[in-house]
Amino acid sequence: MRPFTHPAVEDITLEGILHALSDPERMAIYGCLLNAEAAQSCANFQKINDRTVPKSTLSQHFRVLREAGLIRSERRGVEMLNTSRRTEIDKRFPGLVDALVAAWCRQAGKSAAGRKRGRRARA
Amino acid sequence: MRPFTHPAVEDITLEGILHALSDPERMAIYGCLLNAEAAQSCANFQKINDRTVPKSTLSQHFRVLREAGLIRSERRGVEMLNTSRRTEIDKRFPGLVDALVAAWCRQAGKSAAGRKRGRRARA
DNA sequence: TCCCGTAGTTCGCGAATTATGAACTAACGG
DNA sequence: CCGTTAGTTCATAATTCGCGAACTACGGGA
Repeated sequence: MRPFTHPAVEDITLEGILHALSDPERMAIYGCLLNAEAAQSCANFQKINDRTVPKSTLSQHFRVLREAGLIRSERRGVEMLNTSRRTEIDKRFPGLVDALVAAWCRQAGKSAAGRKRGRRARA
Repeated sequence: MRPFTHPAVEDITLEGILHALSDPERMAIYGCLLNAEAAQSCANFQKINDRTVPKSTLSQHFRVLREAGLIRSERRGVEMLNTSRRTEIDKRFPGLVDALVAAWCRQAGKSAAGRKRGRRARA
């Protein structure tokens, strides 16, 4: 099992980011990681959008996100802890993540959720 | 030859846009259309980035951009005139195009060129 | 120490997508 | 009509993707 490869900030490409996020499941994962308070294990995403994502597919999704430079993954015991590399991306492409998330929320009919201390929709 | 299909604004998806622009040649085409003063024919893009793009491939690129809702194509005599659907996209996903173009320019080392009456680089 | 369960990775291969040369179509201009 | 220009469609080779099955890594008992 080869160790993970995380690209350096300056090697992150727009192309890679767009490709990674052009898959709705990956976008959902990334969106979650963005407004998660703590690192998330892969297992937390076995269900996305009412679909059960096969383990191997999930693993690929994380690999694509990782190699695009969007997330950082680190082994912690038996699980992988994933966090977004948001501040780094913001440095390289200021405003990009914001715009993507905003568009994603708008399409899903959500208001730009979670950014400010996750106010929850009322029942 | 079937007539072109342009999605309605409300049918434009983020997924489609990201997929379309995750190809550097398509991003280059779209970037050009964005700050072109007049509609551009496909033939203007037979060379992208020092590569000669085959006609059939070019045609596909334009189809992908069109079906993603990013551009509008219309036959004018023997050629196709292409324009960006920017204002429509801006309505659906405010700020998205700006952010994408900014990121693209930044990666190419250009300053956000052309927006205001295409000032030309000096020789 | 050895075995087990959990979490995730890698392999392999069928399915889907993409790239592109070749053939085709549409719109003019003589 | 014929030729030219501009672009589309078709066929197929090459690439990428999705996912089940097998594998690896780690931690926890007994």
